[in-house]
Amino acid sequence: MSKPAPAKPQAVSAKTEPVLKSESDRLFHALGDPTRRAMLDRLTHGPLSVSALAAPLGITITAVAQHLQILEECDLVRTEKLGRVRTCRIEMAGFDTLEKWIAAHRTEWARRLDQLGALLDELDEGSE
Amino acid sequence: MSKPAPAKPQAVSAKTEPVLKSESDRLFHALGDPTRRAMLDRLTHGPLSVSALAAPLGITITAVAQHLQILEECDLVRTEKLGRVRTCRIEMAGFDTLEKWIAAHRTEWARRLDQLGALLDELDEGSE
DNA sequence: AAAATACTGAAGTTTCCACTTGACTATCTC
DNA sequence: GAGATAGTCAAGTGGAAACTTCAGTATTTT
Repeated sequence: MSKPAPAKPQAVSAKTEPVLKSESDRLFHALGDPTRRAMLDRLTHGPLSVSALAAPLGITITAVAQHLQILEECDLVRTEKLGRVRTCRIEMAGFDTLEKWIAAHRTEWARRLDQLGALLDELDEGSE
Repeated sequence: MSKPAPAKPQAVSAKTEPVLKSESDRLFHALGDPTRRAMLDRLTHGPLSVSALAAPLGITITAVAQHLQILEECDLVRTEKLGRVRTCRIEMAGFDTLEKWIAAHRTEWARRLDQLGALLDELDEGSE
């Protein structure tokens, strides 16, 4: 039935080439980190400077700045530097993107699963 | 879904290690990997054995089995071993959890942002 | 019974990511 | 201008995660 395709370790190095990440890759990765989610959560209470954001997190300001870059790259946060202070505020755009991704996939997957379910039901009729 | 034919289901050897991460941590982490999302996508077309799942991915069967364990732990996939074949199928439960997380946070964040906006408006009126 | 199939488990390698340190720039306060 | 404040940059560390190899265990086939 199933083709005995040998799952031999084909040493095709798929990692050596420049891997350009998709938008969903970046989004899921960004939201996968608890620290970043905590940052987002605090920002919903109002804009904060980088150091104010860092204060309760127990990590260095540099680490927070790095997190911020990631959050900015997928439009979850917007920042703006005035004088020596960078002000960070939440941005719902990235969040909307995520919701759209999920809605789209959920629909498509549900459709496929329905088709599959119908097919299986037909087969079950005679076998049980 | 359809009823599983109870012939000789073997127990899934899932390590019952202390769960340190939150459910959303695991969910976002699981979905953050492109390989795992590809696996999920293929499973929407129907159940597959581990080796069938591995075939087009260009990685070893062992790696796929490891991914499967992660997907199982957040209820995105359910597997069942009959004889020597482990059959994997998608499970919408984890997906629903994710949607709920997003909906809840979206609402709460929007509420806070509204409050913030109102507060700023008040301050504007008082300081004319 | 022997060989092939379909995993499973343990242990090693490699690669990535969060986080740090320390030096540096820009800006505000005195 | 001197010194403090807010953030930035470059490089490095440690540990987790992805993936591998290889040896072992059931199960099915011949």
